[in-house]
Amino acid sequence: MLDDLVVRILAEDGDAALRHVGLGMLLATAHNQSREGMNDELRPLDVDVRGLSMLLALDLYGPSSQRRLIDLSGIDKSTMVRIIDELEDGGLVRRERAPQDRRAYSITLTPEGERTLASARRVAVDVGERLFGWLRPDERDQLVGLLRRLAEHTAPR
Amino acid sequence: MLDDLVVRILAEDGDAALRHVGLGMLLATAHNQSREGMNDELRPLDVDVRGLSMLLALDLYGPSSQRRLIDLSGIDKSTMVRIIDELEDGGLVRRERAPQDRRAYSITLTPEGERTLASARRVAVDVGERLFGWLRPDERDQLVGLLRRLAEHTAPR
DNA sequence: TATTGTTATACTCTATAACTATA
DNA sequence: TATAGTTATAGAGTATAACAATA
Repeated sequence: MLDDLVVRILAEDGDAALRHVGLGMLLATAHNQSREGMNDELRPLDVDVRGLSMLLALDLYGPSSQRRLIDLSGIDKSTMVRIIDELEDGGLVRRERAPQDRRAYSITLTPEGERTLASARRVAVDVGERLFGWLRPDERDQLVGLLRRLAEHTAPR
Repeated sequence: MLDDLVVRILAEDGDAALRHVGLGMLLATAHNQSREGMNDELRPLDVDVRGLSMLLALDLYGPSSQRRLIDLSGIDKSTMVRIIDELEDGGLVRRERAPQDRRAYSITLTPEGERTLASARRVAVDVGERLFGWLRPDERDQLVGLLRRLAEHTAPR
């Protein structure tokens, strides 16, 4: 159930300030709850959504330096160090020195990383069905389209 | 611009795991960027979106105990202490002991709190126009409707 | 000089648990 | 004994800046 305050704020549809604040509150609730729902189910696999997104990036783009993962994802470089540390500690990726540039690593999925990725994908399907599966396909496309444009329009100037 | 990784993930429309992860990434980006955009402009007024939401609650519901603000907003009680501390430090609210229950406060907007609320509402209108004003009214209604249902469906079980 | 990655540090947001004062 | 509020603490998540190794 939505909290009384946001319902009350959304009810004042004639007030532009409240419309904007209400939309922000809905974004916050939808985001926080869906991230928590996903992380809760991923926890037994010892990954979170950020770790999963890096496993996916390595699967989609192949072995990559941290610099490349940063460019692909927009994640801050010190945050990236910690994400890769956690994945390495869990045995899911290896840091190998890149032969052509000894400053850089080549981050590669280990066999266990591949297996964990496969499990995490199944978890993402199941949790995603619960979180988003009630949306009709056309509603989902609408939502993705609106959020995509929102993400572009809210980008820092 | 959206990062390459989320674009790539969203492009794999046939893959259920990637569809769900991609939607989560869009929610995160839209939420984080819009909150930052709003907080950046509210900063000169010495409030953030959470403080503003409490000023709005006090305006909409009248003087209230912290307990009531917690029930209205779903915010944790130790977090509420700090939000009210900040507002009180800024002279925007006063803690008065509730006459009928001396454990509780009656949090009231000060005249300066009313003035700051009026300014913050104007800021919210301006920033909201930039963040959300490009949405057609029917698209905005669609988005609010979808996010509302999303917030209900993603609520912790 | 510039770039890759690391570390130290700090700031935001949130939550838990132990505490006080009243009821 | 239960409730309103406080404090200490900790945990995510993120960002900044100084640094080492390499280009």
